Amino acid sequence: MATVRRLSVVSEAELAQEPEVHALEEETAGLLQVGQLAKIVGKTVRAIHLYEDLGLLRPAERSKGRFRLYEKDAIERVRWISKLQAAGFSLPELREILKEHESTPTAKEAARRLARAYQAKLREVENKLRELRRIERELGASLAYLEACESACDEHVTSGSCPSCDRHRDRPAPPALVLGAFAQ
Amino acid sequence: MATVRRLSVVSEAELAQEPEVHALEEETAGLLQVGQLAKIVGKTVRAIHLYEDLGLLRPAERSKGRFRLYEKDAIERVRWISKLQAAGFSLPELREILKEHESTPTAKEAARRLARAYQAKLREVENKLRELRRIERELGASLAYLEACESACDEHVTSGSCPSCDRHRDRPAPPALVLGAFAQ
DNA sequence: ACCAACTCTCACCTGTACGTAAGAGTTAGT
DNA sequence: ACTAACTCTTACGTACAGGTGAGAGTTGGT
Repeated sequence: MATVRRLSVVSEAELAQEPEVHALEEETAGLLQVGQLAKIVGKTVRAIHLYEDLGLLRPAERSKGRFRLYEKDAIERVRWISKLQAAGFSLPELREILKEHESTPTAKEAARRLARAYQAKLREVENKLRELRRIERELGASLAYLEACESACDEHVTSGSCPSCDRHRDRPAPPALVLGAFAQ
Repeated sequence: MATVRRLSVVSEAELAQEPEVHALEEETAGLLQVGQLAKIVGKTVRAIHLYEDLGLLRPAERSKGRFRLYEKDAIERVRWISKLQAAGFSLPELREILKEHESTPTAKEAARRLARAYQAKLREVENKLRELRRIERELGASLAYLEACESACDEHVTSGSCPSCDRHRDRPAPPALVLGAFAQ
């Protein structure tokens, strides 16, 4: 009978299914192997390694055989990376934030600098939000127009005539996202 | 006196400054050179060339010397590319849309297919909007917390104690985006 | 001792969207 | 004809965020 040695860490979206044969030694010591950390935060081992190469994350220690062992705060750190990545920071940019941070002696000054970086990015995020909302509207308008084609158009009509279509009620001009596709 | 031969096309954001020495021959013919097109849509010539390589854009014709000459609808096409890029489409994905489109004989069917692609992307855009709004909130909360440090913190405090800070009124837990930076 | 699962360190590969430069040719005004 | 500005093709380079694989070593249960 092969008792499988399996690092069972509950991933973010996983139904309880494994019989949980053995608790892990590193888990009991409160430390995580790279694969466990990766599973918890939903990243690959490769990604975790990359973050380390870029100076974003360090294992608390290594096992005798040089296995990386992480404290729980590494989970926070990786989630921090993921969120700010989604906010538009590149990994090198995040490294800059951490470096600036580590080289700042007082907490107050560190807070000021972090605030400055976040402030600038908040403005970018707000701009991106405006852009995406505009695109959301345009996609919606295009979908409405395209669904109207279903009843307004005939099977024998070719797409060449779409840019100058007059079959829709009130003859609206096709939205830009429709025109752009049919143009040329 | 050197009368400069300058393709003066008004770029998106440009104050009226050039004396507009000469109107262009191609402009009068209603056709645009690649540099003019690029300036109008705020892209580089290289980008326009790339779009052509990827099958997203074709010049209406070429001059005797093989200069690309574009109709005005190329402007629409490039703007279509830019918007859908911002929506999250890659250039190869846009090529797929156009290919599918060109290979579809009837306008009605083409409309259906375009609608399907837009529908899927609209859902992605909505997800991204949700994510960005969440990040916007988290950045805002972090900024509020960090600004409170300004009055709550002392100069001699080092950043190592930030994760367990108790100097803020009501002793709130630091937001995740603050913790992640100070962790480790 | 043995084995499965896990991890290690290179190191090269992928896709996306261009940037940049070189060397040659074109266009139109003078 | 000369020239400045523009364009052509080709091709290599860049930044980002990992993916993939090789070959070797580690860990812990049986």
